Amino acid sequence: MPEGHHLHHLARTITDVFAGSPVRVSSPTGRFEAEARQLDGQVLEAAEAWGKQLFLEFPGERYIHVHLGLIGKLDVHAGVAAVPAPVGQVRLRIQHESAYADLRGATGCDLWTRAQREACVAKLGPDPLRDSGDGADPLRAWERISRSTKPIGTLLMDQKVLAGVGNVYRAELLFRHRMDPLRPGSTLKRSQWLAMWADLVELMRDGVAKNRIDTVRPEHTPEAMGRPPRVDDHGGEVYVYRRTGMPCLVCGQAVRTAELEGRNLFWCPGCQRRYRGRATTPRGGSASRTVTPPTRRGPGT
DNA sequence: CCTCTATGGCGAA
DNA sequence: TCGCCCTAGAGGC
Repeated sequence: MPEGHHLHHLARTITDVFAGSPVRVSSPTGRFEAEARQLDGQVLEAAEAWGKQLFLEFPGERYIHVHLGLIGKLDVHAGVAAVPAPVGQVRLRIQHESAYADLRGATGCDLWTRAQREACVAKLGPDPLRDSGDGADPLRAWERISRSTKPIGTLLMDQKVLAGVGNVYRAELLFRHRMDPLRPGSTLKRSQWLAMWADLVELMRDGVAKNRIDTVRPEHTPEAMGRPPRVDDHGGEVYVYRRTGMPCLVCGQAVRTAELEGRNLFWCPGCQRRYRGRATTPRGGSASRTVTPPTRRGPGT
C-alpha cells in the first residue's frame, strides 16, 4: 500500500492513537534496540508524512524516520484489551495500555535529528498532500518537468520531482489525462501539468480518507457500468493498473504493460495515444522535430 | 515444499 | 542495469 496517501493516513492514525502521551518504544528483533531505548517512555508528540517518508516526533527534536519501501507495513491496533506478544519480524513497536503499532519489512527505520530530517525533506519534490505553502507547490515540480526530456511516466515516479506518487497513481493519473507515459516532460504544457496536479490532489486526498486508491470516475464504477467489482488484494477501482490484457473501461482496447526503469508501466493504447512531437517548421525551411520520442518498447510493438 | 510477485529505493558495477 | 534489502500472500507441484 505504500504510496503517499497511505503514509499520510498512517500519520493521521498514529497521531490520533498515540500523540500527546508517553509510549513504550521497543524493537523485538533487536535491530532498532539502542534507538528504541532512548525514546522509551517519552511522549510521542506527533506523526507527520512527507511523500513516502513518515516521521514520528519525540521531545528534543528527535524523529523516528520510517520508510516502508515496497513491502513494509506499519500495522496500528487501537482499543485492544491487552497488547499481545509480537508475531514475526517486528523491528519497531510503539505501544501504550490499549494500543500498539508494529513495523515490519521496512526499508528504513532510523532515529534522526532535526537536521537529518530537514536534509531528507529538502531532497524531495512537492507533495500533493501537504498544505499549499508547506510543500505542495506544483510549480516546483514544473521547473523540473519542463526542463527534462525524460518520459513523464518516469518523472512522476521520481521523488525529487514529486513526492508521494507511486506506480498506481502514476498509471492512473496518466490514463485520466489521456497522456502517453513516454511523452517527454519538456513537451507538456504548463496548463496540462497544473491540471494533472489538481487531479492528483483530489485523488490522493480521497486516498487518505479511504486508505485505498480509487481513480475511476462515477460513470465507470462497477455499479454504473454493471460490471463486477475489482477483485484484487490491492484495493480500489482503477483504469489500467494491473489490468494487463483486460478491456479498457473507456474504449475497450486491451490494457498494455511494459517495463520502464525496472517498474511495471500500464497504459491503454487507445486512450493514451503515442505522442509524436510537435512538427515545427523553422523559417529556414528544413523541417525538424522539436523532440525525438523514445521508441515504444514492450510487448505488442 | 517451491517460486513468483508487490503500491520502493539504494548502491555497486 | 542489476542485485539486494525485507515480508507475506498466491499459486504451482
